[in-house]
Amino acid sequence: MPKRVDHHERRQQVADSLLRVAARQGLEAVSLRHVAEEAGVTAGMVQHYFPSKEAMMHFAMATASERYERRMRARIAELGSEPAPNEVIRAALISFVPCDESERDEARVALAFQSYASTRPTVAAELAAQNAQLSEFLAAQILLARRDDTVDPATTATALLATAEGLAVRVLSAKLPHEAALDALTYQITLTLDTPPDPDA
Amino acid sequence: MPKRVDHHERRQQVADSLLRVAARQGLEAVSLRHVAEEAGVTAGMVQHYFPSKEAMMHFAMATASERYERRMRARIAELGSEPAPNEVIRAALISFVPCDESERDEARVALAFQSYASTRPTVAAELAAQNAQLSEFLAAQILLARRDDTVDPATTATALLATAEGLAVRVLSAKLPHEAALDALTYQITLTLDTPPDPDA
DNA sequence: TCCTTTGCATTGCATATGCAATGTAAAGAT
DNA sequence: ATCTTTACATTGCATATGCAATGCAAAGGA
Repeated sequence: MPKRVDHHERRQQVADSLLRVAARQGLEAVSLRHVAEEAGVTAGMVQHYFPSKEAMMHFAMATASERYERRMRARIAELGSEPAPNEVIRAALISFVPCDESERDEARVALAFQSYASTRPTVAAELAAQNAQLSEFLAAQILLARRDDTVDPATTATALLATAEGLAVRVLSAKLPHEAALDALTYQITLTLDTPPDPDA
Repeated sequence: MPKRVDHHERRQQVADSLLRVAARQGLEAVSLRHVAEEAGVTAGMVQHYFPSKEAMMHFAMATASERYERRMRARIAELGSEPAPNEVIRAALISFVPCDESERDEARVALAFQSYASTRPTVAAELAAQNAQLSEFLAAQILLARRDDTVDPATTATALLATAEGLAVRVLSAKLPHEAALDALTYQITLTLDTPPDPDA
């Protein structure tokens, strides 16, 4: 046989090319041949590593979200050991907002996959699982940030996550400048975490 | 000639079918023939009313957002004359969250178009225009709701809109129950509009 | 040394796609 | 009555798609 090859690595490379194609021309432009061309290989090679286009899509989606998660973790790690919970929350949420071209690319792909998932229950289930994880993590941090029990951590986490994701969408499709998105996010986080309990009751 | 026909109406019918196909199988499944079949007409007829697929997509998107806007206006109108600004805001934002199957269909399509727009500047420009309108409207209502100038209406409007849209996305692709989405939205609106000024400064 | 396995390339096929071209029948104009 | 316009339908074509089938050379084991 020819030089032994790391299957997983090759699959990653292919998935990479898929993501680049998707970032540029959307998921509809993703075809075996386009992906192969982007990767500088033949369509046959792509077929060798993925039994079907669907499998390739799944793998690429997993790769993308894995990569995103890593970015988020890195940002949180940058805060040093024992960071303040609201700094952690801030770092996590900011990761959603695309602030340069490469982040826009990633976010475009993420958005495309959200839409992709919305008509495919299997895919949606995977996304849901990841989201649940992030949501729980955020809720835990919120609990730490506000030791008073004046807020429901789950609801708050949902709201904050939705805000961050919604801002991302609006940066991409509604031409919202990312600075404005960051302002809005900052505002929302502050409002959520620094509001004194029982304001009017 | 055969019975004179309302062009606009026919185009609407075709667009309708397009939206139904998109709601069920995503935008990638939208083709002249699929749309035609869904509409119960021939592909030639579709071609007769739209010079190209792209034109059809544009028209369908406009139809969808027009329909959505109508729904939102109706909800606001239901509040009676001179409604409280925060009721107006609430009504507008709630319209984003899909709460039944037909609303889920609409929202799926909306999400698909967001993604579609994110790789097509022309389309994005149209979306941006509509969004700007809604954003301004919301900002105005926020100004009414909070006569104190402790919040920046534009930023607040952006944050609230993003939250609503993000919640919609999460209901569709992350299996968030719509009740939870409504809770989070309510929470966020209350927090935004009913927080006393200068809490800690 | 042979022979099998592995990694990839090529070819081909059935099907789908957007769209141009052309046909045709009905309704109105002259 | 004829002629033209309108509203579709049909056909066909170039191209793209997913995928199966097959080829084939290099690396290792026997």
